[in-house]
Amino acid sequence: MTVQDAAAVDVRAAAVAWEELFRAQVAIMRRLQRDPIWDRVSLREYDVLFTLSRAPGGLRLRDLAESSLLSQPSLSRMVERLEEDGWVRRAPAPGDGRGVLVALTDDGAALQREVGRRHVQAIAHYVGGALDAEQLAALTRVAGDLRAAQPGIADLDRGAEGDRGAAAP
Amino acid sequence: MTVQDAAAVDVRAAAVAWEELFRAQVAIMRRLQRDPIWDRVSLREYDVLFTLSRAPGGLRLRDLAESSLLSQPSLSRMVERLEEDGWVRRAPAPGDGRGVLVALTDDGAALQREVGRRHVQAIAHYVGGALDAEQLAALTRVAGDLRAAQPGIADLDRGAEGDRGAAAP
DNA sequence: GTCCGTTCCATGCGTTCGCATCTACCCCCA
DNA sequence: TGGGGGTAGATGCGAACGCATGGAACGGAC
Repeated sequence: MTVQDAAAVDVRAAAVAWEELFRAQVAIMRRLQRDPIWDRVSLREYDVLFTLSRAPGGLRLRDLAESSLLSQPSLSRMVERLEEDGWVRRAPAPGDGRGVLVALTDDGAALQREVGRRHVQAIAHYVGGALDAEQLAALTRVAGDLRAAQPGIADLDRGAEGDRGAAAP
Repeated sequence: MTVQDAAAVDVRAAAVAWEELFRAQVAIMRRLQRDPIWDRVSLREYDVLFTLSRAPGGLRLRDLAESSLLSQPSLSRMVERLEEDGWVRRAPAPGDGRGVLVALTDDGAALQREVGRRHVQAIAHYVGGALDAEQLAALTRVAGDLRAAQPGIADLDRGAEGDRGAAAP
């Protein structure tokens, strides 16, 4: 086997792995979407509420955007809608006149818990029902490794071709 | 450990695994989106072209919808746009006056190959660069199992609470 | 042949998205 | 202290989405 062949195998293996990961995610997501629990907030909105539920003091809009699936403008408008619906509260960020601090209201926290509980049940149904404990652990591990190996979003703009794993100076 | 505790652990393990899978997929997808190759077709459009590239005789719109990320109306309009751009051809389905058969044009097939080649390189970079061969194989296997265990989309509407794994009568 | 329920795709409509851009504010250095 | 580059979030705008629905074609019952 030549060096080129070996590289081609690696490329192919990565592409196949990604396609499986992608399709599995789509398949599960479609089923989760069918759940009738998304009448008050959409799944994407829930994802924001969930992230906020882990940050008791609230989060800067900018930090929220980083862990969100949305672009910054879309998130800005989604937070606006969530505030109108009473799930979220916006306040000026302490110490930074530009910033906005977003936090759950009591209603928002209650909604997140209620929806979250049912959502987890659905996940257990579709994911837990398909994989045993060992497979779940393997999936958790490898997906975690995959995500951990990605460069920070800030590093993306200045060259994705740089060395991965190179320690910061 | 009680039976309830064991069940709770399972639910939690499934939820954690799903979250890792989901976040890894989002992280990778965001990076793939940054690739400058999406100026002629979007990633979602490419996904449709890719599916068509594996079906030499073309596909019914309904079959395309099943493997797509989009709703049927959205796919219908996307195919309309792809046809306007010359990547795809629509024809009446033989033997079914309601159906539409979608197939790649020569230009569409060429575009799919060209974009696909570059896309695979990006995947190799972000996925292959993060996981070794063994991890890639593990990911492929478990993601494949996860997807294979999902009920067909047609089965979804008549009760997701039914027994999993029950053989069809 | 006719009827009736189902399937397939297209279309009207309101919502949400991303891109580009704008304003306000922060920070640093001369 | 005042200017200039950089960052945080909001907004105008066109594109694309999903839901609900419409019209045509299929297929089995009678």
